[in-house]
Amino acid sequence: MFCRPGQTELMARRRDITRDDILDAAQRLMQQRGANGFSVRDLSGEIGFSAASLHHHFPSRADLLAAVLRRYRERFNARMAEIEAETENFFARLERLIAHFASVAGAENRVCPAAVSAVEFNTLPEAARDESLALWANLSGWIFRFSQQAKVDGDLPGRTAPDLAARHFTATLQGALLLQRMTHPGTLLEVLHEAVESLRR
Amino acid sequence: MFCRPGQTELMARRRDITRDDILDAAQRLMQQRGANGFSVRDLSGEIGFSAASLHHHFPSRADLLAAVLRRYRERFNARMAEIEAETENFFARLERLIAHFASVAGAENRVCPAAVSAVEFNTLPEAARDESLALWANLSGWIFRFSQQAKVDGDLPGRTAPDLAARHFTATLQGALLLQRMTHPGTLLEVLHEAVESLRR
DNA sequence: GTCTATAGACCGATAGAC
DNA sequence: GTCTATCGGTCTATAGAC
Repeated sequence: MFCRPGQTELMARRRDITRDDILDAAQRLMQQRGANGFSVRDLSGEIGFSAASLHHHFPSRADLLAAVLRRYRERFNARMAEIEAETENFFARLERLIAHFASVAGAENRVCPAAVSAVEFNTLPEAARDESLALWANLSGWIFRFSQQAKVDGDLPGRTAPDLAARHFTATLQGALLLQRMTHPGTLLEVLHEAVESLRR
Repeated sequence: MFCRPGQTELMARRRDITRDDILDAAQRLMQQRGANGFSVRDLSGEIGFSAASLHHHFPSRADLLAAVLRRYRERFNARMAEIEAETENFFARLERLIAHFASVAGAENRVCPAAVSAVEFNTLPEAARDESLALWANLSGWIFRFSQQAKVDGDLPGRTAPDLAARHFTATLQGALLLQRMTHPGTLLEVLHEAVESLRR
């Protein structure tokens, strides 16, 4: 046996399937098909796994869905904190935020897990609902935080309330990801840049 | 037997369940739980029906989903045509469009079937996918039509392209319905009125 | 046109071998 | 830690009585 225990660190062998590998596939399926649009068997098949093995990593489907949302939210928060540290200008921050969501959509017009969890909210297990609410709070929270700073810096016009501007931009962001899937690939960036322009005036 | 055939027109009896009754319940379930979030049995139970009876009205689940989207789209188109006939002013039209979607959301923060069908697009049967694409085309099409007229009338600022303004508003509209579900009830109107204000400047 | 009963497939989850 | 096999439940859809 070439791959028996004890030699694993030394052998050139097939990389183990990690928790993150599973979450990668699960998140992609959630973004492409919705949380109720794939089964544990579908996910296992994508990874090249048995359904039983998947249950070893995530005891129940509910745990898996909550974990996908939690990791997505934590990565989003980490990226927003980076952006806040990288640049001080409101519009430069928005450009990076837009680039982040362009990569969320990818080449396959994936939608945001936030939109998925909102549409299917009433069918989600409780832990996933809690994560979904936290995700939306963090999403609009960061945009509000940037808008508030912009107000202080004079980058947001006098009549524009930061809170309202943030919720407007959050809604446009999620809607633009849906719209792009249903129209053509350039829509996401075109609409979001228009949204930014409308914040300048 | 009081309700046997032949007396139905004369008897004061329990109203028959119509195709529209079924579509009403199916649309509400779709808006509240997503297209993959309810079964034929769930729907039958809501109506007080057996699943077999439902299959008599809609041969397959795929037919049902397509019919829900078709009726929703036709009603939307009819309402937009009314609005176009009722008023000539761009902002008056937008106010009525907003009122229409406030009633789509209702008191339970239902989302638009357009958003549902976008999120779950890759799992929909083909006829429902066709209807979904048509719905999004009609949705942004009417807003574009209103914007174009506004441009002619001088109600849209010189630098604002009607096509881009329409897609921006369409995205905000769908996103605001999601955001309202995840935050608080006033959000939909606040965000959409802010979106209208941003079109004035 | 509505019902009960059920076919046949798929679901999430578990047992137990290796 | 991964597998095969399988449990009990639910799914869409159909058969056939009334």
